[in-house]
Amino acid sequence: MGQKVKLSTIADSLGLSTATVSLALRDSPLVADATREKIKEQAQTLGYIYNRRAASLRTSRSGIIGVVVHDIMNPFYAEILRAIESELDRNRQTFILSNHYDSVEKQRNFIETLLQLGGDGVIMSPAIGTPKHDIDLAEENGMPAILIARSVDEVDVPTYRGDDAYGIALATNHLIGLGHKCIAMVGGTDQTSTGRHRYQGYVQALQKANIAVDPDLRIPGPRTKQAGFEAAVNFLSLPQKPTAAVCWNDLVAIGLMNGIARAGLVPGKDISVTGYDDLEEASIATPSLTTVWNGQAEVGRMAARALLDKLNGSSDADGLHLIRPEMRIRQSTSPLK
Amino acid sequence: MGQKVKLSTIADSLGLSTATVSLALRDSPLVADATREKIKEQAQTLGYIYNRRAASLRTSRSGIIGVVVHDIMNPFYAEILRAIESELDRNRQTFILSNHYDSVEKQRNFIETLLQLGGDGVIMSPAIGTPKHDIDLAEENGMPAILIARSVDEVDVPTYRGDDAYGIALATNHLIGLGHKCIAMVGGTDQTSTGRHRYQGYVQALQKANIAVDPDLRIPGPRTKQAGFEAAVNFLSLPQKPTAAVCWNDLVAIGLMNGIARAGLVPGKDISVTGYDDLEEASIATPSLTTVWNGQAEVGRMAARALLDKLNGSSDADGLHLIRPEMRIRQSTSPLK
DNA sequence: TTTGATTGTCGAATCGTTTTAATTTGAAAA
DNA sequence: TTTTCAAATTAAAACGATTCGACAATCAAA
Repeated sequence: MGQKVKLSTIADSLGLSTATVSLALRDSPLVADATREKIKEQAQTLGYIYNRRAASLRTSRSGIIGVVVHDIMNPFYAEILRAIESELDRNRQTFILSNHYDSVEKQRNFIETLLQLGGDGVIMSPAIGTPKHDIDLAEENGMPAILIARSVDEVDVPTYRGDDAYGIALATNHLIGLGHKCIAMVGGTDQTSTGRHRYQGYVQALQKANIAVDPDLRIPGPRTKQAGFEAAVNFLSLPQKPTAAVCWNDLVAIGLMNGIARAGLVPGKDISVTGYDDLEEASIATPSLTTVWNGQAEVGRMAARALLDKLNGSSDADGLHLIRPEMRIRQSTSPLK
Repeated sequence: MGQKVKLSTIADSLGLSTATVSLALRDSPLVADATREKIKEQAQTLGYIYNRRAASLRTSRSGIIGVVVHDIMNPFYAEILRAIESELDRNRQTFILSNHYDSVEKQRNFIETLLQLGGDGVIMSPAIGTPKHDIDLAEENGMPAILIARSVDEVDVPTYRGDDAYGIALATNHLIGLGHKCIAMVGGTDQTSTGRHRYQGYVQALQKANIAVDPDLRIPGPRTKQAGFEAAVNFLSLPQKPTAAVCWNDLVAIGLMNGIARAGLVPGKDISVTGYDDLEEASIATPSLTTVWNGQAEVGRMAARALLDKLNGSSDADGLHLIRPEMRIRQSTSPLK
């Protein structure tokens, strides 16, 4: 519990200057090998702890990167985060994580905190209704932003997400190919860019197959298992008696399947269900879930990479980068009986 | 993109000193109301951003709290984290999150990073095999630690977790009460304190009911849905033909139920299954899961509270604090046929 | 008018690094 | 011995806030 050990503690104990010690610890070629060795050893035995805030005050690079998403508890984001984490880890950046729960205010708070801490950059899945101004706040204060999973209108920073319209069309076409004609779309909102794209993809696939689009077959709702479970009641009591459901994501799909099973029907047989995202969980659900791979790991990895490159000045990948989704066919869909 | 706005920018623009500006922005009663107003307004219009690292260099309080758990993607930890987050948020602390994936080294790295950043405290669910020394590292450098979910031998810092032996006994007794005699225990490891306590609870409950304990009925494994799913094969091919399973947690239980269903049996009817933790998901699984409430939200809230109190010097809740689990009976268990 | 208390403001040192430009050292070349 | 030059080390000025002790101004009481 002695006094705090700092550069000067080491310097004094060896009869050197702090300058030398500082350089030595950072492996500068300016200092003699023997000296460097001695210094490192002494630092070790004294239990020296590098003070990053003092350093970053001088250098204005903090090694901190912020990540803010809707909800880290949601496996969709969790899979992205894991990829981001491993990429940042590899580059010895510290990352600060936050949920915004789609509150623009909470999100702005986070950005401000990050600026105060001297964050080097921020990766965000913007909250619904995020104004351009909030992104600018970060950028103008020298903290580059990268968007994932969602876009923000008029904002040109690097953005990585799946091609939602294309992906949902894959799922819809798969069901149409199995002979289904009455296909509901369950879960999600139309307030996000994602939501609009997905609904579009669904509508266009139906139209291309000359199937009339019935707005009543759109059952919006939260994007959770719980919501999917509860949506089953509405779904099963639709007068049109849909035989299949395109779900917003795997969580909704699994919830819906549970709800269908609870009502005594067999999901995958009586009702075909598709998910979206291809979470780890999709393949072990019962029945295993037919879904659309949405490249979470890709998105996370590429976003982190883009930020690191930007910080190194080695590239500027501004604008939208779409990951192309792929179909994963399993047991939850079957031909119309 | 002008020069960075700092205290002196504001001071100069108003013909005041940085001292006054600093005090005013922090609502010190020392400065006149009119002056304070003027200063705050000016700060606003200039777009001033408080530089926390400069401040904390002087004050040695950073407002940063670290949290490290096995895996934030695991809903068990996610539920704890959510509670911690809301408590810390309320007290305007920033929290830095990390997984350690049970790597002691990654965990130590995190602690070191946190020390470098001047973290005020750390909440951790210690990695398997965490040495006392690593906790001391934090404490000795003035960064108090709080443990959650697991204990570390010989370490006396405040620790919050469920009473595992008691909880697993609840589940085992419930099954015994339903007439089951051949009860397997699925998932988890015996390398953690948690693991040892849970196995103990299981064994003691059996013994008290005069049921012989068969070590072959212990099927250890990872604590994931995937693992539970895969364990089904082993479980179903045990020569003793168990009629019930006490699972390590809800994830394993749900995976196991899926695996049982995949094999053509009906979980909850043919085989009774209990979970542990009472995740949000437990009640919407099919069949809904009989499980043990383990107070994740409580643990998170209390741990955060304890740390904040410690930082304010208002209390020292050293030692172990057990949350008492409760039974949640649902559809996945039924009387022995 | 002087004294004392009160209120509001400020100068300057400090926190622990980094970094530039300058200085010292030591060995080789003259 | 001096000169030259490269290599190794250092002094000191940042970075942007906080805070202590001093100082000036105002006002009430003596």
